[in-house]
Amino acid sequence: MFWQEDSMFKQVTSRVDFPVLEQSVLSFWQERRIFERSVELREGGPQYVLYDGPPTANASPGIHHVLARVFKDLFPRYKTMKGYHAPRRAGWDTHGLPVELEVENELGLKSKPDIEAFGVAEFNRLCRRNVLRYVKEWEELTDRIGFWIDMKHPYVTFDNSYIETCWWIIKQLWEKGLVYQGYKVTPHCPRCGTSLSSHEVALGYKETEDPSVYIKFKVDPTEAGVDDLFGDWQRFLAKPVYLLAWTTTPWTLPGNTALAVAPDAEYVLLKGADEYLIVASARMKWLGLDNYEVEQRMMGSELAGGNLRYKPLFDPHKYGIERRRFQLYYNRAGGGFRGAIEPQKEYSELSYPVIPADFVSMEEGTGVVHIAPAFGEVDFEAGEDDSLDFVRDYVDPQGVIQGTYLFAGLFVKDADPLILEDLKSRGLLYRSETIRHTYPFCWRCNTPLLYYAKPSWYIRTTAKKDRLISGNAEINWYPEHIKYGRFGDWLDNNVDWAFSRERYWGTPLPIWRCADCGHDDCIGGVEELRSKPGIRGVDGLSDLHRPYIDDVTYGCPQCSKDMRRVPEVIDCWFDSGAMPFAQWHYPFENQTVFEERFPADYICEAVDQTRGWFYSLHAISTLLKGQPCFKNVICLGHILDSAGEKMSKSKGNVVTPGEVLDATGADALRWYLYTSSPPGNVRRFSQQLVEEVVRKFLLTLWNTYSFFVTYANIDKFDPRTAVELDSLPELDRWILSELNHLIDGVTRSLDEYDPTGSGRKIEDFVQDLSNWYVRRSRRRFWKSENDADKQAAYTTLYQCLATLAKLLAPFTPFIAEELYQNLVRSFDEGAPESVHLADYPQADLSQVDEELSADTRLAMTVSSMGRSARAKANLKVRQPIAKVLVRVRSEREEAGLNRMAAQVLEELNVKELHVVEKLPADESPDWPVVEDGGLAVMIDSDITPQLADEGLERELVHRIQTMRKQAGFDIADYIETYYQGGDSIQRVMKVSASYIKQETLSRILTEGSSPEGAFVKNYVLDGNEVVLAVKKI
RNA sequence: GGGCGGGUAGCUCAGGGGUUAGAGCACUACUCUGAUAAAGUAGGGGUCGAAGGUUCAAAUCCUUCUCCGCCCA
Repeated sequence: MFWQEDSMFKQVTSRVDFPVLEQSVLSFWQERRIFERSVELREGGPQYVLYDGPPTANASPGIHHVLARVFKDLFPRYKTMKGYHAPRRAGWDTHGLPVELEVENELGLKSKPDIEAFGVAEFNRLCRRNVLRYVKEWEELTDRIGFWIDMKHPYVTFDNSYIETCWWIIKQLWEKGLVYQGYKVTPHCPRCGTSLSSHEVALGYKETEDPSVYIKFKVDPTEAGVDDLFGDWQRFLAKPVYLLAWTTTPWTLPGNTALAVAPDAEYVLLKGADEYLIVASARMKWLGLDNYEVEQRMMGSELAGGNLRYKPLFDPHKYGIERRRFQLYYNRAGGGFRGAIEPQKEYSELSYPVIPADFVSMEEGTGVVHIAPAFGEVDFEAGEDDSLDFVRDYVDPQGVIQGTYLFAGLFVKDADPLILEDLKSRGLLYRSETIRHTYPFCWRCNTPLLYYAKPSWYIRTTAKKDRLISGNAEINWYPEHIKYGRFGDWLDNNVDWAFSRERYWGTPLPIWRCADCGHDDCIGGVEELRSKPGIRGVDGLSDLHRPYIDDVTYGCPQCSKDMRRVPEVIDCWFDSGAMPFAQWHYPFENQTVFEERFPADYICEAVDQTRGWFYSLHAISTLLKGQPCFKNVICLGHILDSAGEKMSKSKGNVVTPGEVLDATGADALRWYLYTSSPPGNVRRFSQQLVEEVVRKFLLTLWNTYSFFVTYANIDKFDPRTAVELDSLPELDRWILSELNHLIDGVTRSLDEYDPTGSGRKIEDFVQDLSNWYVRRSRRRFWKSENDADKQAAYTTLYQCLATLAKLLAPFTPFIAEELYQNLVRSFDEGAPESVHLADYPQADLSQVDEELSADTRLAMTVSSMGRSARAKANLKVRQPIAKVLVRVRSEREEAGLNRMAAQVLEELNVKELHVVEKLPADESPDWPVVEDGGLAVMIDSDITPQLADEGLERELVHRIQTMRKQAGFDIADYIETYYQGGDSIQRVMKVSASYIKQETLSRILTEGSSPEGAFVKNYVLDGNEVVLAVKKI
C-alpha cells in the first residue's frame, strides 16, 4: 500500500497474540544479551543488590514461585533504569530433610538404619542428583516470565566452596563462644529413630484416646519448708500431705523431677479422712473434692518460694538409672554456659522441689503441673532455669523402658497401665480416666511421637538478642506490620538456634572431637583441616559431604588420640542464611565482590519465611557482622485457589504457571500479580482474573498504540518534528500534565516498594488516555489537513506512549519492549537498543497543572451527565442539539467549565453550553435534567429541521463508514459513493457534500443506481428508504 | 492453646469517625461503534463477619466472639 513504503512505524495489528509476541521479545533479548548488558551498562553507578532466596529445584515451580520471582524482578529492573548497577545472581537450596525423604521414598527406605545399610555414599549421591532434577524447568519458567537473574552462574549450597564458607562462619562464631552443645527436646519418632521437623509434626496430628490421671506426690515433712508454711510438721507423719498433679503421659512419671505451680494463683491445703491434698483453689470444685475441708489457703508463690519438697515417685537410683542435673558454668569465652547436665550421686533422702512457672494453667488439671525435663520442651526449660534434676535414660531412643522397673522392656505407651497399677498399689493414684485429644503421630509410620531430650548443637543467638532487635529496627518491612509483629515478636522471644541435624544430606558440622578426652575443635576451612598434625583421609577428598568427611581424622592436641568429626550435619536454613557470604566463597575468594554486595538493598519472599530465611539471614549476619544484611524486604502473602482454598495436588486445584502463560502471556500474569492486591495480602488466584487484565489493561494500551501507529503512518508523522509545549492545545497539555503527575506518582510508589500503588496509577492513566484523550482527539488525527493541531496531537500521544513504554518496562517488560522498539528505536538509531537499557522517565513537574486536571475532570463529569440526559430524552449522541445548561457549584467551576466548553460541546454534540447559577424552570417542562452532587445538567431537547438535517448528515456518514469497513476497504482507501433516497436524503447529500466526502474519503458523491462491483446496502432512515453503495477507486 | 494478618456487592479490591459506602469485572436492558477483544446510559445486587461499648455521629475507634490464612505450641 502506498503509504507503507516510507512509513516510520511497523504496522501493528489490533488482534495481538501476547504469548507469541513475548516469544519474539525473548529471542531479541537473548540474541542481544540485553539482560547482561543492562547490568554492564550501569557499572560504576551506585549498587543495588538483590539477594535471591534460593528455591529447591526438586519439584516443578508453581504459581506461588512466579509470584515471588516477578516481585524479585521488578525492583532491580526499575533501579537499573534509574542508573543503579544491579547485578543479581540466582541460587539453589539443595540440602535438607525433604530431599532425603524423597530419596528414601524412591528407594523404599523406612528409617535411618535402612539408610545406613543402604550406604550413605550412594544415598547422598542420589540426593545430589535428585535435588537439581527440575532445574531446567525452573530455568525455562524464569526466562518465560521475564525474571532477569543470572541463572548461568548460580550459587549452589552443596558446592564445596559454599560448604567451606559455612564452616568458616561457624568457626567465627565458635571463636566468639557462640557455638555450644546442649540438649534439645524434639518430637522424636522412636521407630524411625529421628526427630521430625515441625512441618512433619503438623502433618500427623490425630485424635486419640490417652490416660488422664491424677497422681499424688508425697510432701517430705522433714523439709524445712513444711514448718514454714503449715507449722507443726509432725502431724503430717500420721496423716501425709500430697501435691495432686495431672498428666496424660504416665510413662513420663519416672522422669518427674519437679512440680510447678502458678505463683499468682491461690492454692488450698485440704484435709481429708486419711490425708491432706494441695491443689489450686480454682480447680477444687472441678475436681470434686467436696468431702475435704479447707485447712489453709496460700499463694502459689508461697508454695514455690519456701523449701517445700516432695519424694520422687520412682527414685532412679533404685532402678539402675542415672540421675543428672542441669548445671550453669562458664566456658572459655566467659559467657554463662547452659546445657551441661552432670551426673549426680545416689542419695537416700532424695526429694524434688516445687517451682513457680508462668505456664501453669487453671483451665485444666489441678494447678500443679508434673515436670519431666527430659520429655517436654517447657519442662526442659524449667529444668535449665531452676537447675532441676534430669532423668531420661529409663527410656531409650526406641521408646523402650530400661532399668529394673516392673514395666521395663515395654514400649512406653504399653507401659502406661503397669505404671498406674504400680502407683495405685502404693496409694499414689488419686484418679484414673481417659481423655480424647489430639496428639502427634509420625506421618510416615503412624507411631506416636515422643518428646525426647537429645544432644544438639546450638548457636547462641540470645547473646546478640539486643542487636538482632535493634537491627530489625533498621529494616524496612513491607507490609510494615511484620516488623514489630510476626518478625519482631519472634526476635523478642528469641531462643538459641538448634542448628544440628542427625541426618546425612547436609553441610557437615565442622566440629571434630576426641573420643578419649572430649576435646573439641572447630574447623574453619579445608586448608586448616589439611594442616592438622596427623591428618588422615584428606587425600583425594573431593566432596566435603558425608560419608567422606567422616573418615577425616587427626591427632588430638590434648591427648594425641584420634579426633573424629561429630556425626551431625547442619540445618539447611543455616545454608541459605549464609548466602550473602557463601555465594562468593567469602573470605577465601571474591572479597571485593562480597563487600560491594553487602548488605542487600532488597529481598522478597513469602510470609512463611519470617522464621525461615528472613531469620537465618538476619541471625547469621548479626552474629558475624553485627548488622542486618537486608535493608528492604517485601513479605508476600500466599496464593490460594479461586475458592480461597490452599492449592494442593490432592485437591486437584493447582494452577500451573504454564497454562496461564500459554493462555494470557507473562505480562498479563505479572501485571495481575502486581496490581490485584497489595503484596502482603493473601490472594485468590484464577486464570479468569488474569484474562481480565488482558482485556482491561493490556488491550486498551495496545489498541491505543495500534491506533497511533495506524494514523501516524498515514500522515508520515516524524517524532523528531518538534512542537512547542506552550503552543499545545489544552487537551494535550492536560494529558501531559497527567503523564508527568503519573511519572512522579509511579516513581514515588516504587521508591516505597509499592508496586500495587504504582501499577494502579498506570492503569488509571491508560484509561484516561484511551477513553478521554484519544476519544476527544480522534478527529484531530483523522482530518485531512496536516496542520499544527494535528502535529500537536501526534507529538502528545507519541510522548505518552513512548513514556509509558519506559514506565511499564519493569512491570511488563515484553509489551514495553515492543512499544519501545517500534516507537523509539525505529527512527532513532542512537537510542538505547532496548527499553531496558534506557533511563527511567523523570517527571517534569512544571508540566503538571492541577487546575487543568480538575477542570478536565469536571468536563468529564458534565459530559457523562449530559449523555445521561440525552438518554432520558432518547436522543442519540449523533443527533446534534441546540444547547446544554449546566448549574455549577462555584465560580471556580464556572471558569473551569467555560474553559472546557469546546471539549464538552464536542463530546455532547451540542451547539451551545451555558453555565448558570440556577436552572430556569420555565424553559420547557420536558427538557431533561440530571443532577449529581450539586451539579446539574439540562439539555434543550428541541430538534429544529436544521438540527435534524445535521443529524441525518452524521447518520449518513456513519452508514458509509460502516459500509467501508464491511466491504473490507483499508482505512485510507478512497472511494466513490452512490445514493438513492427521498427528499431529505437528497437535500442533505447536496448541502453537506463536502463534509460527507471528506469524512468518508469519497472522491465523488453521486445520486443514482450503484455501478458494477460496488458494495450496496439498503437502510431506512427517518422512515425513508435509502440505498447506499461504495466502491473503491 | 498463643501470636500476626484478613473478613466491605456474585468475584477482585478501594475507603479507615462526618451527607445516601465506592470502583472494576460479572449480570439485565437500552444505546453506540472505521482505534478497541472496546465505549456509553440506566438498573438490580451490601444487616461493611457477629454482638456489645465509646461518640452528636461508627464500615472506620475499643472489647468480646466467630470464620479464613500463616506461624508457633
